Amino acid sequence: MESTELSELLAIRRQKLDAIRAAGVDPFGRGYETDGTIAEVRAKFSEGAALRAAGRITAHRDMGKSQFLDLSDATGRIQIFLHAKEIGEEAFAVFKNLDIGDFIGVEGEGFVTRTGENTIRVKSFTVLAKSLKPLPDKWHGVQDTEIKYRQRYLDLISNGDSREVFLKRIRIVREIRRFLEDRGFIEVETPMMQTIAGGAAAEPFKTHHNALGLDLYLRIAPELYLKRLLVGGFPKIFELNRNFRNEGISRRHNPEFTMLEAYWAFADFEKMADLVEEMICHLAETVCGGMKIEHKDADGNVTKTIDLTRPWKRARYADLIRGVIPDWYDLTPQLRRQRCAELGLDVSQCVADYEVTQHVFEKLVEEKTMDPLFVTHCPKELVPLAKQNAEDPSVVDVYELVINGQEISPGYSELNDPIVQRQRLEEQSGGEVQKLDNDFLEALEHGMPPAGGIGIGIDRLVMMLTGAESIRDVLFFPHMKPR
RNA sequence: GGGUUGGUAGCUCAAUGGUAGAGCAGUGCCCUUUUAAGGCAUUGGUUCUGGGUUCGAGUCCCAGCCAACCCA
Repeated sequence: MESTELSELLAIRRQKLDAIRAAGVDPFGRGYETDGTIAEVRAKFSEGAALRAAGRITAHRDMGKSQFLDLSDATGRIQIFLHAKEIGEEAFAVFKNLDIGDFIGVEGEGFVTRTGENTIRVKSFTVLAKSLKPLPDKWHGVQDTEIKYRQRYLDLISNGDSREVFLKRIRIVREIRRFLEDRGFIEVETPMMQTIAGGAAAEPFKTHHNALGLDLYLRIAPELYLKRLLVGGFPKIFELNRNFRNEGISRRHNPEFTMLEAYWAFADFEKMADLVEEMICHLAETVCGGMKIEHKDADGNVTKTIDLTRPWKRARYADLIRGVIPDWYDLTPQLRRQRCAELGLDVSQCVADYEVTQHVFEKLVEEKTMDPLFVTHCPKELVPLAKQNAEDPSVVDVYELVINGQEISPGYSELNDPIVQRQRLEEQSGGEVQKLDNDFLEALEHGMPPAGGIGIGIDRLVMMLTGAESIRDVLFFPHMKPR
């Protein structure tokens, strides 16, 4: 939909582009030697030091003969000073055709302005990229959520808060890898295209391999392949990458999302809970600067504070249910549904009895739990891949970690009995034999060590640690309907 | 899938059914240390799309598209 007539704003930028070319300057430059990122240049700054920097012009303060500009990248901004006497009349004429948004490289020397700001006095500059479209409002940045999500680069250029969230996400992911590697876990990669989408209960995306004439699924979880690696003798492994689920999009759901799964041979769910507790506290310490995480609204008012101070609470699923409805387990299934209706809980979608209980759990426990809580001894129907409890076979040896009203991480004592595992998977698949991963079951028959396993939804973890209210705010490019 | 709210200049936002406006950005002029620079002047609109009601629609009604929030 390129209109033949450019708006005045765009036409002027094209004219400047032509003017730069007419002056014999390439408006789209090539490589440029710098003293590093803007942050690195700032670190090297000293008065009189020779400095080279490159970045985008994000502000322009025109004093006539003196020109002050901000040069920025995602690492920071630095002020530069241009004067016709320093760069020559010819270059100054080229400079007149630059705009906010353009990339330039500069060389000069450091000096401190009267107001005390470290600044580069430019001796010469090079045009590196002319921008043909204007940037958003310099003060308000991008407010329109649609632009923020569809044109994330504009959000990143103009909104410092957004940039900070993504930099935090990057540090969190790096620290998770460092934390696990420091403890002897190794990162592995397993298939994202699978013939059977196993390891979780979710609708998969379907694709097709032409040469093999084979339907494939994008993975909904890496679990069954990671367990094959336990069988193969790797005792401490993790995978931190994308999963895909063909389900609704919401504040908490994106069709592709990042998941950490880690397996530790000869450990159990309690040991995994310790590991996760230690890891998330390590992240809060190193990335957020403390155990109290404040969530704020648009005006900057604190809406809630999540306290990650150890030790974290641990409680049994059934005890938590009794905590909100004391006589729950004395009621008949019919009376339970009736009680739900009285409490305003809609359980009409729930078929099985355990689903009714789970609905109560989600609404009355999970959504109201802000500080960390390990929920243990969950009903076995909810978790087909975990070991049954030795004393009570109706529950499994798992934890579900709830923080910020959301399930952040499940951890299991993994089921390693191939016969029981086959039964559970058969029950889960509801008799659809083709959905049964026989290759995985065969691997188990060769013997899988008892192991602890965890999963952590990285996007939700980042939301919790950064105070983001929507998953879209922690994904560079959340899924949107095409315009 | 259902409900609510929204979509106006490049951006941020105004505008009882009665001449579509401001700030920033842009353009021109002034200014040799500014930093949301300042001063003076000024350009810029298919009001998301398509219908309808009306003497008259950015505004009311219907349908659609996109988004945000809530519910399922």
